[in-house]
Amino acid sequence: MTDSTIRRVTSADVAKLAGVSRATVSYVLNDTPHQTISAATRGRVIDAATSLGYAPSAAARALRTGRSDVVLCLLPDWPIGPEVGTLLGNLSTELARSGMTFVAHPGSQADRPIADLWKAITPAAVLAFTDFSPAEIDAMRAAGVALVVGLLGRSTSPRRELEVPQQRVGRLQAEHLVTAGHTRIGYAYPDDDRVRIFAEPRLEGARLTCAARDVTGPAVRVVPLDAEAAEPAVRAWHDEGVTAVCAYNDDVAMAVLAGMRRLGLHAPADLAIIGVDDIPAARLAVPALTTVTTDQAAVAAHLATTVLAAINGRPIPPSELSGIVQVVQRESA
Amino acid sequence: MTDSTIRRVTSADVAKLAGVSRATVSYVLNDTPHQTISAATRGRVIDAATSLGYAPSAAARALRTGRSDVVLCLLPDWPIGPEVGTLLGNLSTELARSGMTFVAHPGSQADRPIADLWKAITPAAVLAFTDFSPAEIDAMRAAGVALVVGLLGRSTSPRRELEVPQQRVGRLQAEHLVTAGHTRIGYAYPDDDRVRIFAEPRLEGARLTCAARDVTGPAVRVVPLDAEAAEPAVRAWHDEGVTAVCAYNDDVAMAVLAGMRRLGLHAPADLAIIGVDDIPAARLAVPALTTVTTDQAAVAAHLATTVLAAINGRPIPPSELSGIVQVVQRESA
DNA sequence: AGGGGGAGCTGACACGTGTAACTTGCTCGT
DNA sequence: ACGAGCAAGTTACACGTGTCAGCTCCCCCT
Repeated sequence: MTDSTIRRVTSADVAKLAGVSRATVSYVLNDTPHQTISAATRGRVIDAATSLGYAPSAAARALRTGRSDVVLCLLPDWPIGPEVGTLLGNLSTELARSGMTFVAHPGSQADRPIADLWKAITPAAVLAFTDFSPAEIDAMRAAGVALVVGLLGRSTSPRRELEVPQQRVGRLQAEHLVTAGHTRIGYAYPDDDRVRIFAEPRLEGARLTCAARDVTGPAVRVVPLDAEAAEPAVRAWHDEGVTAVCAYNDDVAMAVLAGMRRLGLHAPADLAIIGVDDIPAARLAVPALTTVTTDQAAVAAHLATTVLAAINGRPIPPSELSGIVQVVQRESA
Repeated sequence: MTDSTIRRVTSADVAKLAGVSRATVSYVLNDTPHQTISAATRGRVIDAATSLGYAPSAAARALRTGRSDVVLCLLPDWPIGPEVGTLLGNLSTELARSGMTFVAHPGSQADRPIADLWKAITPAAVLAFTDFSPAEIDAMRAAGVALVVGLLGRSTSPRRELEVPQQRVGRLQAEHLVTAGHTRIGYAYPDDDRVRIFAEPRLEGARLTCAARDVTGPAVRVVPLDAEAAEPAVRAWHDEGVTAVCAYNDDVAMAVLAGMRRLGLHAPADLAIIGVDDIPAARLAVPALTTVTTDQAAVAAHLATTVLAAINGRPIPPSELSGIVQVVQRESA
């Protein structure tokens, strides 16, 4: 028995095996510029490293550099859907291409103060869906976080990179309905308070378009995800002459459809309805649901360049929004 | 201008302000056992730490301890739905209660070798939905990862903690249909290869129950998420006398419903159908979809205790499965 | 009276890495 | 012939923390 406890392979081990100094190993493996290493030595080091299965210690590297290559995303405390899921996936891929590592922390700032989080990881940047207090931002800056991006919310200090796209979603919904000739618009608001940060900018977008196109509305009503509970809202819209409704998302839109069915109403004849997200169920619904999709890959690419620019001290590029959000026309509107 | 570059607050700063040694600061802030610190000193240290806003460097701590308190979860490369989302959220909360920090890395092992991942973070444990190769596991162990848990997959070396629950899902679906009197069962398999790791154990569960209850089936057919494309599968089942179908999940189940509608068939009279997940659209469908839910909180609790036990060197407790998976009966079966 | 021992604290080292500063040959221009 | 200059490395320090060993009192027991 040589050694009961397994030991980490360090760069010193690699150095010893390759017959060079530890510094040389570091220079070789990091491709440090302005350092001249002979091809022979370089080869020996690389061979030694691979044969030992050497992986540098993230902790030591982060300690020395003062900066890790981790980008942390704080998720909101409601269960994320496939859309946010793909966004995160794309963002991860995009950042990986530049050597960054993307991780997400799910939910519940409540039960764990987020302070502990950038204490536990030392991220190069932090993205968050929710608001940050100025004090929190200062604390994170002091801890060495290069960039803090708020995606949505009330505060202005961190840029709200997702605010405008979300507004565009609402505008596009309303545009579509108004262009189809509707003059009284409704808005189906979600029953879950936790998604307010998404719902508010979308509603605001619809509101702006209604004002700009000079139609009445939007008449906002909360629509629970239940056929029976959705019925009163649908009846109220119908009674007050609303002929088309923007829904917060496809689930809410399908609740509106379910409520209509109970009342014997048909879409789009009696009431047109447009959702958001294009979930699989949307195209399977009766009638097939007209909806709005977001090009998550493009959004991810923009967020990635924003993060990378901030980390490298370059100016943050302006958002390129055209074409990111699009209507998928089916039958319901 | 005192200092252009902001400096980290270290424990040395706290020590200086409190008028004690750095070791004392460490002892106080970590509540180190078998160390006696006077109440007065303890107070001074804590005051100094809070007034300076001291947050220990995760990197340095991880370097020294050789172990971070981060639990890393490698997500599969398909967009995760709300169910997995809640599972992750619950797991995060559960682990946070014990001082662990949970983070998830979305998708695409392809574009980034996972090696880089536990190189970038130094997790105490790694959970993964996908398979690990033995070589990868060895490498991670060598890098100081205490526990490697494979949730699903073919390999046997890491425990597949989610395998059995997923099988139970399939069994429960089939049980429900058989108990309702059906004797020819079909299985609606997803069109997306990426979800195979979930689909296989569910199908296996259905298969086991069919064998045990001595009914013919399951007759497996791939059902795309499109009404027209789903039609042939439905017709084939109907022609061969299948009267009930287990679907991989609610989306696939709704595709089956859509296919039936095109053929003028009605559920459950002509063909009973049962889904999985209880997504919001399930209760809004016509007919309302019977489905199977998983108690994600219970699963998360079990995973959390498993992880904590392994980290602390305690034996891993057996899975407590009873009641974790349940049928939600509606109209479609 | 004397020393054993515990309370309360400090000094010093190790963790593994990146990198600035320094050394040693060797070539090459004049 | 002789230093300038460059290729090819090495030595040494710093990053911030946890913790072991040790140090100084002072109390208390016999």
